[in-house]
Amino acid sequence: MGAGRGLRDAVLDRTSPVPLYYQLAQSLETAIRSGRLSSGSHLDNELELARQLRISRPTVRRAIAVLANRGLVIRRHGIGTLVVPVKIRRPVRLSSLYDDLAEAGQAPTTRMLAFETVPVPAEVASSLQVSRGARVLHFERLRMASGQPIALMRNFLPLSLAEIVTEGDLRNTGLYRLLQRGGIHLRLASQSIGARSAQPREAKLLKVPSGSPLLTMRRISYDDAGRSVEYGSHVYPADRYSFEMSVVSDSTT
Amino acid sequence: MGAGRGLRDAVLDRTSPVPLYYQLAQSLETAIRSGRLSSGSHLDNELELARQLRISRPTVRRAIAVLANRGLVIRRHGIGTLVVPVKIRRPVRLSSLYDDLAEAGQAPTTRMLAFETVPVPAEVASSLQVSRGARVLHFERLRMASGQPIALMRNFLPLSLAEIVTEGDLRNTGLYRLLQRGGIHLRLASQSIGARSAQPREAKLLKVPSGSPLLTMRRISYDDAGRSVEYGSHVYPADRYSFEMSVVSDSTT
DNA sequence: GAGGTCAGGTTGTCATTACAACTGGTTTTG
DNA sequence: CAAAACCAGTTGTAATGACAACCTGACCTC
Repeated sequence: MGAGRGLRDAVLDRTSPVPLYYQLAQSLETAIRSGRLSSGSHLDNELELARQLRISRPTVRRAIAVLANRGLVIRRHGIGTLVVPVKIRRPVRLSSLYDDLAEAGQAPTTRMLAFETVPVPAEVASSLQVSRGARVLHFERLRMASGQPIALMRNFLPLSLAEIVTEGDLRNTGLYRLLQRGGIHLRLASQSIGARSAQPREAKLLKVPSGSPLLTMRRISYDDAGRSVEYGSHVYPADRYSFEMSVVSDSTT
Repeated sequence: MGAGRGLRDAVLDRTSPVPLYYQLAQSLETAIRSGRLSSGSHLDNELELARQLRISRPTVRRAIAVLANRGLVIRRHGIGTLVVPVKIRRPVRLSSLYDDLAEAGQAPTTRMLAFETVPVPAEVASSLQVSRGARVLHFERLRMASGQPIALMRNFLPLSLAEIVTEGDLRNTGLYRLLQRGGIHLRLASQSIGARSAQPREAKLLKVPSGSPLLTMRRISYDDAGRSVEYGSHVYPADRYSFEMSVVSDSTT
């Protein structure tokens, strides 16, 4: 069955600097999320899509590959491309908690607990690729949403970023947005998620009983050029926070 | 600088059923992991690689795209492709704990606590896409590694898989391997990672103090065809377990 | 010396073409 | 009637060609 009707409207703009394959991927994604392409239905086949949109099949394939990598569709050799059923769809994005909350309409606020330069702690030095004894930027923030504390975040950054990341800016926006504005393009992060009991200070700040379970995340972020940009060690009250992610097995293309 | 010397040996086998781009991706990956391609160095440029290996540039690009998606290399427009520094490299694979442990030489063992069919619990029904009131396969396992309990795993599966997943098999191998052997190809999972305190029964089984922090994971897995295959609800002692993952920002290609 | 300009090299995008491999249903065959 | 063979439809792999966009470093100008 042809499920691609709503797409002929999705005109592709050949003059736009946005690549055609990406324009198509986005219009397919909105079609899926809006329900115009219903769960489990077939996409039109690749040749048909190419014909309809007057683009080549490789371009169509590349657009579909983007969706497949995000887990929105599943390709089946000899069968076709299917829209993934129900409403999974939760990427572990390389994004900031601040933006995620703002997007969800939660009006996040930030309380600065520390902002200083310190000698780099041992376990941070190797991660940040700075020499031992060097000084780094350190700050600690308490993130609130809807009046409730939701995260206690400690970060270490190379001193070279001190111009981009200032105390005032951090009060009003997320770290990742600041970095982006400063021309730092994050590309990769490695993170570790664990749990432990709240220490007294953490418990008090997060307004949970001492000893109650916390989610912990340690993250090291790298930019375009492979430089390490940030070391973060964050804790979240377990009853107010969890990590959602979808995992796709290698589909390559 | 040309860092692709070790690759001319990496002969590509055109008669193999393994795609050329994938053969190349793998030989590049081993070259990187073995250190033959050192951190931060440039890969030979795409045209050069294509010439050396007698394949087309799109095929080279596709191979590099695989590595970029895994976060092993970073492409920079106008610059080249760089090998990612240091030793991050930890995918959240769609794999089983059993295999991961076995791979790490931990000799995992499994203790079956339950294996039965039960009426499907409400919150499982919607996830597994079975009608309410239907019966499903349910089992609970305690996974040990090096003599210590490391995970308490509760799973629900559609009854149709009862032939593939038997009690005896589960004692000796992981669920995912069983499914694969049964012709089920997992493609996608959505999971949620959180934390909470250990209940008395959990604490006893996992040999931790009651009330101590546990990592929790809830996972729903889907196969090729988009059918939901498994609902899993697992808990891990926080001091013996954590999730490692690397996150790559959309690099599309 | 500081700044702008330009050229060369690199990855990014896209079209076109061809064939291989897989799936599911239909037809043929035993 | 059942099993095998075939066929149409679909995605997978690969080559070739062309041009655009981008970055760096060298050169030139002021």
